[in-house]
Amino acid sequence: MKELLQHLKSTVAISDQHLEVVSAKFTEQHFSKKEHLLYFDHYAKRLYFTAKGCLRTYAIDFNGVEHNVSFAVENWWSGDLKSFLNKESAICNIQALEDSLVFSINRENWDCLVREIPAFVSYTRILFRNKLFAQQDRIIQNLSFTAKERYHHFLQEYPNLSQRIPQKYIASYLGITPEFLSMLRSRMKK
Amino acid sequence: MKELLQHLKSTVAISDQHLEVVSAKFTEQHFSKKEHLLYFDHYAKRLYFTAKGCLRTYAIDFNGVEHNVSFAVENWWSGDLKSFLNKESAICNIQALEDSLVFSINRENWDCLVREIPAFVSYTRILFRNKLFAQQDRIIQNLSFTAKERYHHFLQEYPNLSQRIPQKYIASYLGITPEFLSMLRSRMKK
DNA sequence: CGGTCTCTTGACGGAGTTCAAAGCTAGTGG
DNA sequence: CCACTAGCTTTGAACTCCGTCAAGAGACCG
Repeated sequence: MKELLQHLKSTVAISDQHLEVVSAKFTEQHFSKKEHLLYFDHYAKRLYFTAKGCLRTYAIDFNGVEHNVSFAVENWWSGDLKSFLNKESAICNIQALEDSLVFSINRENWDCLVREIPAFVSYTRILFRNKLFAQQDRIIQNLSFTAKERYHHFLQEYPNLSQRIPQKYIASYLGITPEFLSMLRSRMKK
Repeated sequence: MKELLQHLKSTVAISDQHLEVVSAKFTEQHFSKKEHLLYFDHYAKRLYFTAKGCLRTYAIDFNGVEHNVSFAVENWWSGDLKSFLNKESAICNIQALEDSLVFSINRENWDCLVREIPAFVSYTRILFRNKLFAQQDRIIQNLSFTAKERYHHFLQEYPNLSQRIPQKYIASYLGITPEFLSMLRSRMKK
């Protein structure tokens, strides 16, 4: 659990006592490559903090095509927030792209931490805000940049990730086909 | 100020006393068509609640091209949140598209309400969450839908707005050129 | 090894852009 | 209230970016 507690400590001021309370509310889980943590249309019962490995969050459109919304590598959160917080059915799927070590929390324990640990509330507020800012940036970038520019930006945003996961997921994240990403990459070498 | 207070009351439970406190912290402002409320690279000193009229938030890319990030019609908020909350320079511009009546708040008064009115904190948390959910949806839609589908979705998301503002701003919001939107529209009539 | 999954390559097609010109509309000043 | 202008929309032709389809080449399992 040290990765999660470390992330908390580096984000907000929190006592060791409270860290233990937080720690007790999370569950350690292991997922193997290709295993799903959440399926579309199910209820998102848990949120996930990735300690080791890599998860992807993706949606499926009306034509059955998958679209990668985000990746979660070490020290990133995943989860369908809307489903988790509003108890609606999920619009996203979450899948492990590598064998992964994850700390997860259910809604009951989440509410308990929110009630009892003020520092946890601050932590989640900062998380949500940063996510809001990041999404704002991404919307602007999708409007402003070409596929090639978005790919370069991705390489900086997720360093080394391109060597860890299949490229087709990166293409999907960028909003292009795997074939076109392949062509971009071969053109870049020259 | 009644539009803002009404919006608060319809979102959270709040006493009339507290409503008065909130009311006292906001400033009524009028902006005429084409007037700017915020410029890129300046500090976003205020957030804006649109009571009448329409605002647009847009970014400018490295080629000098404008990209519409969002519109704010009646009962919608505008503002560069990241700039406002983190006291950074703004990445967006905000401009009135019609003569508009706006209630705005500066950072000092914002912090005051956050400290003293718990219902206001709840209100902002709901606002931010809904914005988070909406942005998530928009990212998925931009990945999943064609320009034509995004335009149809826009017409539902912002009913009647297409009759109020120049189409070139809608095209920019959709991530296409005004010429192509014009072609889409003429093809739709047949 | 054999089969599945992934990446590459190329030909073709369609979606969307660019540029230019002309028609419309709305605001502005006389 | 009209005339003029500036900005907005439409149209069309040529072009670019990117998708689709199909085939083959690696790469990674069991």
